[in-house]
Amino acid sequence: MKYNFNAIEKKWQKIWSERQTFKAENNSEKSKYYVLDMFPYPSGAGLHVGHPLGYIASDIYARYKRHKGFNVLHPMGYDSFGLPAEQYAIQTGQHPALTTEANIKTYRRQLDQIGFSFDWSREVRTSNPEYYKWTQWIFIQLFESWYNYESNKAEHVDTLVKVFEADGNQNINAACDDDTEVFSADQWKAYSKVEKQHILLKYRLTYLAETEVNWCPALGTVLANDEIVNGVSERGGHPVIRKKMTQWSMRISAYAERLLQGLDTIDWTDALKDIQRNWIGKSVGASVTFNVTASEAKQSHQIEVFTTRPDTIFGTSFMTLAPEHELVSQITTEAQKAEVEAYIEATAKRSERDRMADVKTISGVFTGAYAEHPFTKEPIPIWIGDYVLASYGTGAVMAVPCGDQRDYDFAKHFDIPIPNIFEGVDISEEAFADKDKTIIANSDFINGMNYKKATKRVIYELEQIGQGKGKTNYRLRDAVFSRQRYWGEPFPAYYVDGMPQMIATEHLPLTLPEVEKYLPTEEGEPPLGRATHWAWDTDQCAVVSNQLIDHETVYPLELNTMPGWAGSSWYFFRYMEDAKRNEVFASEAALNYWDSVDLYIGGSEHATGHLLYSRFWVKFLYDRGYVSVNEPFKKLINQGMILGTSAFVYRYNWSLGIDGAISKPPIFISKTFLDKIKSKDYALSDNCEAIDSIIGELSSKHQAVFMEAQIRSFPFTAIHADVSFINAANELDIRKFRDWREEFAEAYFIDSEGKLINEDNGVFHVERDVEKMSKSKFNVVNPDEICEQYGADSLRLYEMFLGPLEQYKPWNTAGITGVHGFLKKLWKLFHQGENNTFYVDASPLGKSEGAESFKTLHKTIKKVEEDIENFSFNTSVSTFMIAVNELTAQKCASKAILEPLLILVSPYAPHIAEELWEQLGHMESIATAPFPKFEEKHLVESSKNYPISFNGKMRFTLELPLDMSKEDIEKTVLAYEKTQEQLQGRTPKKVIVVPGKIVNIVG
RNA sequence: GCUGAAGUGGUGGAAUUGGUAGACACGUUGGACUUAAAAUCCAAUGGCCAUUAUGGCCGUGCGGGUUCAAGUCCCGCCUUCAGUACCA
Repeated sequence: MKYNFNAIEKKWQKIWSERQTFKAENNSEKSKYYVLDMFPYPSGAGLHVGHPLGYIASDIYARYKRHKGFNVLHPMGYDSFGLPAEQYAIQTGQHPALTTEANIKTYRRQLDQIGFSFDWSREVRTSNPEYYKWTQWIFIQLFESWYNYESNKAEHVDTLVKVFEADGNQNINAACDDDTEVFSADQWKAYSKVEKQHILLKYRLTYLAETEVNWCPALGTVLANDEIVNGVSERGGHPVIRKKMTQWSMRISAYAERLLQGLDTIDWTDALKDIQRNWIGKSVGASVTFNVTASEAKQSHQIEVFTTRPDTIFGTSFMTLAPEHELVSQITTEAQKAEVEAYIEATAKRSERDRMADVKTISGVFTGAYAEHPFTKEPIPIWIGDYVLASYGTGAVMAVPCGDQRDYDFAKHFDIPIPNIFEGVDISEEAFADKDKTIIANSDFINGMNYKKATKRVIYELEQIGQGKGKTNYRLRDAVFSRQRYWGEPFPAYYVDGMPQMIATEHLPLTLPEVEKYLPTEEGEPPLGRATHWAWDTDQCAVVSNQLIDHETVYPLELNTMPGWAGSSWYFFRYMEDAKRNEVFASEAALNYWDSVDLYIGGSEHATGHLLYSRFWVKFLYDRGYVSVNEPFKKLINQGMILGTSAFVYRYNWSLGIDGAISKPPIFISKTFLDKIKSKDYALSDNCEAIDSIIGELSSKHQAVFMEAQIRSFPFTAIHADVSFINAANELDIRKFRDWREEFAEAYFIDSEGKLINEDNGVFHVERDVEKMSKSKFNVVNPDEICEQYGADSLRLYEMFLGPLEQYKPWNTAGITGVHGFLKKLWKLFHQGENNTFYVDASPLGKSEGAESFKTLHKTIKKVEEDIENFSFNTSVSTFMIAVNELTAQKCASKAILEPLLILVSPYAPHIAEELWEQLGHMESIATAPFPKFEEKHLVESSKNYPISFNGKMRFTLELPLDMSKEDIEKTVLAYEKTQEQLQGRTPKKVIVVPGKIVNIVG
């Protein structure tokens, strides 16, 4: 019988599906274990071999846990709202729901063929109304909550209103907008309904506010900070500008401290925790209030700054405000007005990207105003400068040039004094910022103190004069939550007198209406502004034409939709529910039973997005009593990326020429030859036959272009060639390449010798380089083909065999023959003799052979179990290979050995394991067969092949009994002839004997 | 700049608490089988030197150190990758 992997894999995938082998039970005697993958966005490109890496790892762990007797929840679903489907819809008119549905079908087929043990009965899709009903519901709960720093948790706004009624907001310690005014209980009671709502909005955990947002004109939407990478949008790489807009935001900043503290309670890698810690960016210091003195303004002003170095306050020689700071216009003197306004305008024009790219240029303007130093009462000039960010702290700094390099550079540039307040430090060249070595001088009451003492004292003194206090600042900003897009969750909100109101929860879900086009309206409203009919109508009210009609009164609806991370922030709870109840997002029993995710595997690119937002929502749901866990993911592993090996060809860059209008045949040049001519030991004009002949063939106009450009430089640029045109020797299939794109049909190819070649004569070598696997780089490898050619088990094994799970590693399909060969050898262990008939002996083996085989088995059990527990899957694949090689050499055919071996292999290569398991006579799936127990007795050795080293260098080995005493080992080794040979008559100074390990002779 | 991770053969990568560096594969070379190819099997494979064989020297990014013994520990660098970017 042959190892027919295609048939075997199909057979078992069908059986698993029919028998629901991997369905998790919500009521079970067994202990629970929850293994989760980050659910995919179903893109049109389908899966490439990089995608399943994490899924394979989690699947191995899930299967292992089943063998270990756990009731395992291992679900899968789709993050099915998102930009690409909508961009596609804009281009083609195809409804995103249809494209998404089609993409999901492809994903499902591709996932199924790899043989994952998912419980598909629990599948979720974030774009399904019965799912996003609960996303909307959570949004409403957030809207109806505020954060109480006193109890340190979120509470219903009713409790806030009670406080306002009793005491106003003067003594409350709550998370709120910076510009919240102070009022008394009487004032509160006097406010109108709308005014009250306006104030409450400043406290809600999701709120509407005019803020500076990242606007992406190309996508026509705002983006959150984590959706911007290097100043451009994460999706599509479009430029992003700052813009003031009224948007929904999430008050995640209220949770900054708890998100930070919570990291200590979870088992994530330090690398990932550090990314989140940096993103939260806690800094401890003080807020200090400076009074503006010499201003021409009639009313008096105060400038609040945040500093982490209150101890350096006596070194303040100027202040700097962000150009956008609200006080700038009020304090600027007449004389400076023109200059200041010009500067503000110039700064506003610069894009975020320019400002980022250009850190070195120092710019700023003096406002003409002065502030008074809180202690010395000296006047301090107030400047504006774009090195101060409006969005961090208070948008203003007290500049201490001797202690901060940026202030130092600014002071030097504008000739502002740099007073030295450090003892024994030279600041003539640069600022001194080392806290630990700081001794304060020239600073009145803190002279001679260190950083810690001085800081404490300054804060105390500031409090005494009412001009400051200790303060902690976080870099974490509130997250913008609205998107001006179609394909997302509609907000369950409408407006009354301009104030947002939530739709009653019994009317949820508010389903996404149909629109004609997926573009903004002519009035600039989001696409939902085009909707004429919304799906639900009830007795009390109806939604028609962008409006909610309630008892004859008409109210406008919210037309933005939620961002991609809304649905992914809580999906792990929905999986817990086996019955998909409509009345709860997950039943209490399910939530209590499954608790939280025990193992979460996914990419580290979600560190500051999904992984932070999920933690935030879970903490919120916990505060409000909807879930009983504080953190969603107990243990998290980031799988590394599988990289593709791209192929590059170098194309002559015609666009550098003078004429772009005429079509010109592309010229491709071998990298070797290009390097040759670049290195100048090859004079192009003299020797290059190929280029001469190309020029000969070109029209005179083209000739001129080519020659002209040559003179300037060698304008060849690397472009990607599809890796399917490249053979193992890195040679390009020229014919396929020409057929690939119309513009390449007439292309010229110059080989490494500088000769002109075509598909019939000569070879053209491509350059190869490893980069991210992506369709746009033409380096993707499709798992379908791998499964077809080698089988899913080979794919699974090979992905694991490539290297440590968390590491980035290049894909090379050629290597898969190694693991495929292993599976064939495993098959052969069961099918022996001339006809490869199934042959496993149930009777005991001969004595010596049996002992050897038991040793092989048990050393494999030990290693594989340790490996899985440590997520070191690559080393267990090696271990399997060693085991099968050994058992083959031992001619092992014993059921007592081979049966447990199958269970070990089963998590990795489940199809072949099931098939052989069945052939051994089992009627039940191998999936829940108990994991073999390791028994030390099989590994007990009586002797050890000792490495004998001289001065630390191993020279030979010597077999000695393990129970031999130290002294006897020394004696035996010294008496050994090879030892004497090595010593050549010298007497060893010292002999180190480590029993069971090594002997080292020092001489 | 700051934070984190990592540097081992031609390649992917192994190596318990410091104890035989290069497991297991890929690739390459040679051989067997075959009309041939594929498949399969066998052998060799870190570098250098020497050889009939035995053998010797050098080797885990670089420079130091600790130790009987260092890929592993300590100090100082270099390089690559990732995150962050005027965070006061």
